[in-house]
Amino acid sequence: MAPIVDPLEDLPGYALRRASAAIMAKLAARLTDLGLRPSEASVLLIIDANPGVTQSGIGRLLGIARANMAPLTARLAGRDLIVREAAGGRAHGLMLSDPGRRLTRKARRVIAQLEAELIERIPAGQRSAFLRALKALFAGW
Amino acid sequence: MAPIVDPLEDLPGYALRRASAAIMAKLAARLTDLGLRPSEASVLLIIDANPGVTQSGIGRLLGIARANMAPLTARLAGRDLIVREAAGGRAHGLMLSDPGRRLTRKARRVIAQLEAELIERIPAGQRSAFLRALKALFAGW
DNA sequence: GACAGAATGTTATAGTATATAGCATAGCAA
DNA sequence: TTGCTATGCTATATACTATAACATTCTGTC
Repeated sequence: MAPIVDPLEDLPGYALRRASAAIMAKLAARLTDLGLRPSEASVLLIIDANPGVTQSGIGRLLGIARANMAPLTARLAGRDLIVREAAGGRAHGLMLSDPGRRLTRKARRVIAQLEAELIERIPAGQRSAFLRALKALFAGW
Repeated sequence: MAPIVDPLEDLPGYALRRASAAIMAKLAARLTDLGLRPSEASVLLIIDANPGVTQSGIGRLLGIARANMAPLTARLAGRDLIVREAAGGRAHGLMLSDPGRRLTRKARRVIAQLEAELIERIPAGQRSAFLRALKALFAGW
């Protein structure tokens, strides 16, 4: 029978989508062992690097809407991974608890391992250009 | 106040996710004018290039599970964009109807326009390497 | 000080994509 | 004939995202 023709094969936008889906599926699978979703892990990393940051601030950085940050941080707080302290206005300053710090360390290792496997697939001479190109694609849109 | 530090900034996997999300949001917004979702548009393009292809064949090509192809093709058939013909076994050979062909042409133009805007953001000398790198990231996982 | 506007957090709801499990049907091979 | 495989379909669950609406608190201006 005739092989199937793929008209999307050479579209960078489509390749971008497939590549992202593949990486995210792998990340989600590995984070499941820690009881974390990808979005939760990224929030933990942001809080670790910015103690006292507010939900809205995290949302702006990660491109997550305020409305979606609420249940996310509620889950993390419910598991005692983060603590909230009043920070002026209605804002809560978010900080990691001790168990939160330990889990964040593990999550960071999982992420670093996956990123390393990803980078291995890009020729060494093209890695910085590749990252620059990706950043250019979501900056300003 | 101290600027927020972004520990994810230089991770290609994270940049990949953000870039993909940005492009997909833009694509979804433009396809809404045609009453199509991204996945529906890609299915129409596959059928157009492979008349008589089965649902399962499309799913394998696009990475969509059989179970999710069923409601997708049902919607397209319900709008009389595709017709199904018996093709041995339980398989349906899918073909575009005349209105389906017209809509597919429009969808192709929308996609081509977006891809062109995307490519503009990549330096000309890096475009083929960029596409190759993306393909390497989802091949074999 | 009073008031309008902006920012924050929250709830509720919906839409899109994806995954798994299970089932029925049809073809194929031993 | 029997068993295996492929296909199509349904149901269900999970992530992520999007919008709308609301209350609360701060800020800037008069």
